[in-house]
Amino acid sequence: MRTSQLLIPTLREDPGEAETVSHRLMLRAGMIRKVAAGVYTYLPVGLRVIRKVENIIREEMNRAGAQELLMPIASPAELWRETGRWDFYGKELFRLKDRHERDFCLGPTHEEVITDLIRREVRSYRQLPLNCYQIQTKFRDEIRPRFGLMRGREFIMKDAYSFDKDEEDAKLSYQKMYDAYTRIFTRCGLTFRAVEADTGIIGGTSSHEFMVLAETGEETIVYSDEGSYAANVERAEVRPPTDTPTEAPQPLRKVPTPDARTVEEVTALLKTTPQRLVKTLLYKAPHETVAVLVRGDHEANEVKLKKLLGVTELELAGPETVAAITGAPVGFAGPIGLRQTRILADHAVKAMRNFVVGGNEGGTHYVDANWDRDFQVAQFADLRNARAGDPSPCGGGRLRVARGIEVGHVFMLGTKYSKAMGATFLDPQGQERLAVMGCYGIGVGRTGAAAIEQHHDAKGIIWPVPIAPFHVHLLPLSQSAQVSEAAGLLYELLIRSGVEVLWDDRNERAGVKFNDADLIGVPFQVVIGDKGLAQGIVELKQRRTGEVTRLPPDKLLEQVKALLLQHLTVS
RNA sequence: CGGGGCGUAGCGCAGCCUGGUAGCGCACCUGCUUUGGGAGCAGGGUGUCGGAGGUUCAAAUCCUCUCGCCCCGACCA
Repeated sequence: MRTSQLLIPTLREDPGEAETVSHRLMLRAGMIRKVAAGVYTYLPVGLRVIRKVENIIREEMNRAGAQELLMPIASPAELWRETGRWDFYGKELFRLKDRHERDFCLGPTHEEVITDLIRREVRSYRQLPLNCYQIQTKFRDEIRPRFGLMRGREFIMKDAYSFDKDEEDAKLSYQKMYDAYTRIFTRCGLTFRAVEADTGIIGGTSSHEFMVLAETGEETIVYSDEGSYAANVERAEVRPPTDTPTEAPQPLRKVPTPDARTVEEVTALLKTTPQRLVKTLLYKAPHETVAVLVRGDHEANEVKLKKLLGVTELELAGPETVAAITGAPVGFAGPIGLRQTRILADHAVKAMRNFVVGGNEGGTHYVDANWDRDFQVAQFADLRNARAGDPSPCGGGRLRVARGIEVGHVFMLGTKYSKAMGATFLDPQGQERLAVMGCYGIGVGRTGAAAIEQHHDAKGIIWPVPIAPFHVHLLPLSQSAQVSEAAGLLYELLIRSGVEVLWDDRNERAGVKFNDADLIGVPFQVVIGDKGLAQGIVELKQRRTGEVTRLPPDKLLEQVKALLLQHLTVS
């Protein structure tokens, strides 16, 4: 395609709105433009990348035996009420009413819609297993959309849903998807890792997230430095400490700690360490407020707490609640003397003796506090985030921490949706059984953005060949007859062989073309200049390495085909 | 939802404090020259200063409300 006829509005300067590399480069390369917060238009170059990713996904899903269909964006509230998610999904669900005041939503995911279809159409075990997928625009009214395509309110997602006759078959379906995902992200040129994950609002029994490793990732993952264990920190299990306290209990003392609210302030004032302090966090769940005790240097894990409490909504108590329950301002809450509040404690607290806690009185803490003697803990549990250096739950090695971008998530759903919606079939004995489900998502735009996070330099994007918007960027450096003619001939030759070529036929200076080409990041640049032509050569430059091959025009096609073969071959 | 910030030409920004002619760079249009890493000269301003209301002789500037966007926080005890 010719640059002069394409809408590729590249930006010379960094747009003010963009912070992360991928967001900035997508805007600068003229791939996307914002329409509203978290809502974008895909311009031709951006769309080509989206389509490349989609096609890789499509090929691998089909290869894995899944079949494509397309569900509507809008769906009626009734379906969502059947599973309870109309209320459960909360503010993230985009809701609307039709002219008859009937409730609808814009699909954030499609378990309800697909399950409704399957319960109507599948009656016999002979029709299973079944795996249907779609590539469709999704809507989630995110608290805080950000980073361009990374976290949008409208985004393109591939979602697949498997239906099996039993758990055993469901596991096979799950494994097929897991393997397909591995192939997909490998083909997209990404460095990634599958990690154990929390199932969140989707629910189900277990799940894995596919994380692209990147500093800018919004997720924190931990992995064993020896074993194969890897998990999202939301889920990563922390083993209870094996050591038991040996210190002799000291008498409890109340000490004044004016203006010392934070762990840092209190430990500094009392000349102790965070390891000898216990934080008391008050959390508001729908029907109760609980106190959660964690060691001063640990972080509470709200996902684990939600699971323990069996709730989906949880928030840290505000100053009013803290004052009402503890009788003290924020910063002085403690477990001693707390009434009518269930006290939960992280395992680490069990191994502590003679620690510091808040005094439930402004400007006061207790020192040499001990559980059981000074206050009762209703339950000890794993309630903190794993962190670097913790022993790996798999038994071998210690944990390390990395940041990741969640590009895919596979779930074993079990019968959560089939049960709620009555998706049943008859087994060979004529018994009615619930379909066992799985669901599998990939963020298409996010995958493209993640690729940029991993593949760029100071000048711009460096596309992995399989998802590059074009294979070759043809750069004639002058408007001379020889150069124009050579460019035209090469263009025809290449596209006739199926090579995807972006031909910069603009009357721009060489520098402008080079800079735009580096910015857009097409993997192979073909430079045609008067000087080169005089010597009978054109240049083939690799965007990634900067390596330049000078060769006669009639050898170019062969060379390009060899390079493409090398980069596009599917193992 | 809380805190902070921003909204002035297509983009990036200055002007606002201390009210009085709306500016700079890039981009864009015309002409000439130029053409291997974001050209030079000459000419051209393309703007409801996010919106509404108010104060004032006079508002981009001060006040009130409102909308939009960005960042941080929601790990704090």
